[in-house]
Amino acid sequence: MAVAATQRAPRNVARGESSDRLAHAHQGEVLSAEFYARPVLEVARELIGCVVEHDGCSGRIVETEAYHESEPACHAFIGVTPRTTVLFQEPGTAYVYRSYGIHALFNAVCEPAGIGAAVLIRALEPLEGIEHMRVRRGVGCHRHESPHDRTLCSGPGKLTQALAIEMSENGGSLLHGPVVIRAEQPAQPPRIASSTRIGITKAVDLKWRFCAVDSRHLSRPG
DNA sequence: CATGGGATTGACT
DNA sequence: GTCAATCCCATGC
Repeated sequence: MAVAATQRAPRNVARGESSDRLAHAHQGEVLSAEFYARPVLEVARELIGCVVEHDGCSGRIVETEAYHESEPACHAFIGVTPRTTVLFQEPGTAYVYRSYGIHALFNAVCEPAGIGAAVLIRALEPLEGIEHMRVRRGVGCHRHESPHDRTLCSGPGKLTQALAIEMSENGGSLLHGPVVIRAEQPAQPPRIASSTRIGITKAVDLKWRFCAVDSRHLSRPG
């Protein structure tokens, strides 16, 4: 269980750690606007272990990345445009955008309204609705067999396909759904590591990716 | 209005 | 390891 949490130093917070894990959320509750309204690195780290639900399917978050308007890998870096306006809206808003013309990528808008920041959800451990996920992911994707559970949601484009999260969710509320994220920590808190973000060409050295290192459902080893 | 780049994935060599 | 698929939107002419 948690040990000596009271001795954690403030410098950990600057690295995205928290001295008061999930202080703003109770077990099983939908995460609040206050949870998302904090520094994006804190939120990205604390979302590890929480559960995304949509359309009868759910999965535990095992991998995230933080994006902030102050660094050029973030879409909000260029300022407010028709595309990026959602990133500056209320904390707890869903930002969904299309990547490579094919995949919908799901983010949770963070920090107070007016600051462009979001956490990209990169991988889930499937929990509920697994058969439904297999249907959505399997047809037309694998020639010989349905995807193993391990690969159902092991990437940002895979998990949106598995949970049927689409562009129409962009700008929607994660507080009221249909997509929600709950604070449902497992009995054993995950061991979390930070590393560099995947698939970007700017600000490549920031270690703003967070993984449950012991998970078997990551997009890549943490 | 034309162009180009991307927070990716799956199939194939 | 390579590569095509293919949508949205920012930018520039």
